[in-house]
Order: sequence, then structure tokens, then C-alpha cells
Amino acid sequence: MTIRTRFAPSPTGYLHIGGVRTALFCWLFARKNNGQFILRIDDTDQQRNIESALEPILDGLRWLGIDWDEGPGVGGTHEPYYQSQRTEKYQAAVEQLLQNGFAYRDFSKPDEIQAERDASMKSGGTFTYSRRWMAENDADVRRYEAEGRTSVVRLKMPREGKLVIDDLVRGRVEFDWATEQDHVIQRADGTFIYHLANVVDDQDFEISHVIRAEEHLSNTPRQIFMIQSLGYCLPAYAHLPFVAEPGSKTKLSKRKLDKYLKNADFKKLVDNGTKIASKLGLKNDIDTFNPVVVDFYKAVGYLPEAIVNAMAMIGWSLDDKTELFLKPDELINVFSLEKVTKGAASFDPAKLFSFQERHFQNRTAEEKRDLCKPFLEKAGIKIDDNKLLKLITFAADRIKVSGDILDFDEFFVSADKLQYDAEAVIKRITQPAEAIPLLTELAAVFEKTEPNNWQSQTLHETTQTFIDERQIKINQVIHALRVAVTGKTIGIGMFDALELLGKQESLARMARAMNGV
RNA sequence: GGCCCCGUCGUCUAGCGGUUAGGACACGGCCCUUUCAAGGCCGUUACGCGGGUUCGAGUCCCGCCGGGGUCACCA
Repeated sequence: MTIRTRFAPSPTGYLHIGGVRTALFCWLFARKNNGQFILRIDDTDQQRNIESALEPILDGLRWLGIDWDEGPGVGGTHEPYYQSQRTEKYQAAVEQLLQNGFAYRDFSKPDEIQAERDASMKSGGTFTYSRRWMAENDADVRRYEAEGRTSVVRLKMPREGKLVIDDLVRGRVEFDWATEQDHVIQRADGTFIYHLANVVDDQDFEISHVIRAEEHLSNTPRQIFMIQSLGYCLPAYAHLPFVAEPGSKTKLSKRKLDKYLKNADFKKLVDNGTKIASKLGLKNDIDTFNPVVVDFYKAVGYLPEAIVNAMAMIGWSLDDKTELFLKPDELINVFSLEKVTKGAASFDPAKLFSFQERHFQNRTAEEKRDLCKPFLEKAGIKIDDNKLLKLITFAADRIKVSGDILDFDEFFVSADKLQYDAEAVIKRITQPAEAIPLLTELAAVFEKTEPNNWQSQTLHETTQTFIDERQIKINQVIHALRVAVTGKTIGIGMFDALELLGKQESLARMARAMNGV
């Protein structure tokens, strides 16, 4: 049997991190087993303009490298892949259920059935619909319609016996049919409810394994009832633990950004992102610029492989030591549903960042350059490839996400445009009495250096000689020098910075600092 | 409230009757050091509770407690 899994997003306009995890596991399982991964669009309840709401989701999946064998953009033998275009199939299924007595037309009014629901809720029991407005024959239909009632189609669920599900993640799960309700499958306006569409499509697409988040577990009985009533094949089920909030077991939600910001790690992630975004002139939109949404990571310059790696470790692990998977293929090779954990797993921003860090460290300087370059371009900064490569080499592990390259913007401006950190200038140049005289002397020494000797190591040696002669410590001059040349107290190695800037630029900056910035 | 699921360091997890309960992230300390990162070394911290079963329980059973999901003419 061919393994076929599917991911079925609704066109909501953004790709949620929890959705990514579900899609990833579906994809990994299919790839691992030489199967197929299908993308289906659940737009049964959507307005017409789904294209713009779908594109960010497809983009996100593509960016992460989660490719689909059938679905939007690639087609396939089971077209169409949009539920809104598959209504004849749903209608046929509803007719079949109706004809075989597994569903009925219900003419109750919303407040009537709600009253029954409230009553059973009040008495503390399970709600069981009285089926009082169920049409048992054509005469009933005509009578109810004469009363001006409209109907929905409801499932005629069993009211005794048990359902046992052998879930690939959760094991044996039992439900009493009596606690299940007569769920609506077709609305009064003729449109279809997700559960019906889902069952019909999974059958039509020959889905072998339904891998989805845990919140669907309690929907499973009604779906199995439909599958059995329609004579379909039962797929295997695997209900994944959902991705929870940082430090909580509650489901992660895009709308709770304010709350998550109280988490220090989460805030750090956002702050770093916001810093980069402001330099790029991106807008701070909760729908995209939010660590719960994949676009955020793309915008800030995370590596898709790092996100995939981090997502894979939420609710899954290979063993007690392996957790770094630099390439998705490495993950595919070892993935299995048996290793999925049962408990809800919190999204840990710090851990995700750590994966990013380790993945990025693993890239060559040339790869990092190509990754960082678009960020400079977006910020309107022009720099030649060789200089950028040099900067990236000097910056080493200080760059954690591609957008961090913008932290080094002091190397992209001329001396007269350099922004000085006022506090740093006071602390390192203005205040220490020795700073400016030493800087002046050092500048005179540097002046004598041949331009083609203007290299990190040479400059280091020159400076070493300079301090040895004066019997001072390097600390006494280097802090002032750093602020003079870069405008800030932190940054890459001092002599690397000088080399990168070149003789003329370095001396111009020193001169500017000595003259009070 | 009904039904269902879950419960090992702060977090992600390993563990599938006998372990000094392991790893990672985070955190703390030390080292390195021209700043900031990175790196190296060391360290603090966990089996929710109570009963069983067993020579022996984090591992099996029961109860409790706690957390979560779901109960729509949303998906």
C-alpha cells in the first residue's frame, strides 16, 4: 500500500507554527516511507478571495522545503484540491447517507435545539438530541416546510456501543457512541461542514494516514461513523500533541502575542526581530511579524532548516543524544511516528534560537555572505562581495540570523556619516584624560603604515609596540580606539575592524573622534 | 459540567521492572579575552500525590490531584 498523507490548511492568510509542525510530520512520514504528501485547501467556509489568503501559507511551506506531490500549483490526478470546488462529491455523499438512513433532515430551529442543549447541560449529562424535528419521510418534510421551517442534514449517530480507535500515537482510545451527537454535515444554505468534506476527500485522495493535531481526536468518532456508513476504507490515525505556549500547556495562539511578550525568551526573539525589521522598513503587523507565524522567521533571516529542525523536536525525538539535523534528509531517514510523544509540548523560543545559531555556525563564510546580502540590499546598503565576505569572516559567530548583518552598518558609511553612541564617547574618549592624547599619538604611528600593510595582524603588532614603548596596557587605548573608529563599544576584533575600513577611513574616523566627534 | 487526552529538571526530552534517573536549551560560576559574541571546564534543578502488584517501580494496576482538548449550521 502506498503511504499517502495530507495537510489541509484553511486559507487564513498566515502559516501558524503549529500548522508547520503538523505539516512537517505528515511530510516526513510520507517521505520516509516513499509515499506521497498531498496539500488540500479547506475552504468550505470561506469567502471568494482565497488566493491572497492562501499564498502566504504556500510560500511558507515552500520556504521550509516542505514540498507536496499533489495540490495547488502542482496539480495531480485527484484534482481539484480546493474543497470549494468539490461540492458535487459532498452532495453525493450526503445523498448516500440520507438514503441509507445514516443521516436525516432536521427541521429544528436554532433556538429549539439550543434549548435542549442547555437543558442537558444544566442537568449535568450528555446532550442527546430528541430528534423531535427529524423528518422521517416526505410527508414530514412537506409538513415542516409548510410551517416555514428550513432544514439541515444531521448524522444519525449510533446511541449504543463503543468505538475503539487504535491511534498510532495515543494507542487505544475508546468512545461511547451514546456521548456523540447528531452533528450537522450540511447547512441550511446547502454548504457542507468540514467533517463531511474531510472524510469524502480523504477517501477520494486515497489518504492512508491521517496525521493531525490532537484537538481533532474528539472529532474522530463522527468521522469514522461517516467513513463506515459510506463504505470507505478506514485510514490509520495519528494524533499529534499540539504545540503549546511557552511555559504553559495551552495551545499556542497568534492572538496572544502580548501575553507571550512577558516571557523573556519570547521577548528576546521579538526584540531582535523588531530591530532588524525597523532597519529594513518592514511593518510590525501581528499577522506576519509574530514568532507564532512563519513569515517572521523568513523576514528576519532564520534558516528554514533550523526552523524545521526545531519544529521536529517538538513532540518528537530520535534518542537521548541526537537533536541536530542539519539537513531535512537527515530527519527523513530517521523519522517515525512511534517516537512521537503524547504530552503537549511548549514552543521554546530560546531553543529555537539555539538551533538557528548552530545551523548558522555550520555554514561557510560564502554561504553566509549570500544569505546576508539580500538583507543589506533591502536596507539600501551597497557593499562589494569581497568586503562583505571579509566582514562576515571577522564577525564570525556574532551573526546569528542573516538580518544581524545590519548590526554592522557602521562599516558601510563614510566617516562623516558615522553615528556615534553618545554615552560610549563620554565614557571612552571624553572622560579619560589619557584617551585623546594617546589616540593622537597612535594615529601618528598608524599614519606611517604603508597602505598595503594595513592588515589586522600588522596593526596589532604596531599597536603592541606602541603600548610596550609607553609601558601601558592595551586596555588604556583600545577602548577609545574602538569607539573612535566604530562609534560603539561592542563589535568585531579591533584590528579586524581597522583592516576592513582601510587606512584612510580609519584615520578619518580617529580624527573625527579626537575633534569631539 | 459531559466526553476524551496528558503528567520525568524552568523548557524539549531519553527511559519501555534493577540506571549514581542520561542528553539538549536556559540558568549560575570559572577559564580564555581589546569589547561583544563564540569556545572550554564545572555546577544547581525532575519522576504530581496516595494506595497496591513485585525481592525490586519513573517504568505495571487502581484512585486522587493537576493541566489541556473538545462539546457550532468554524476548520
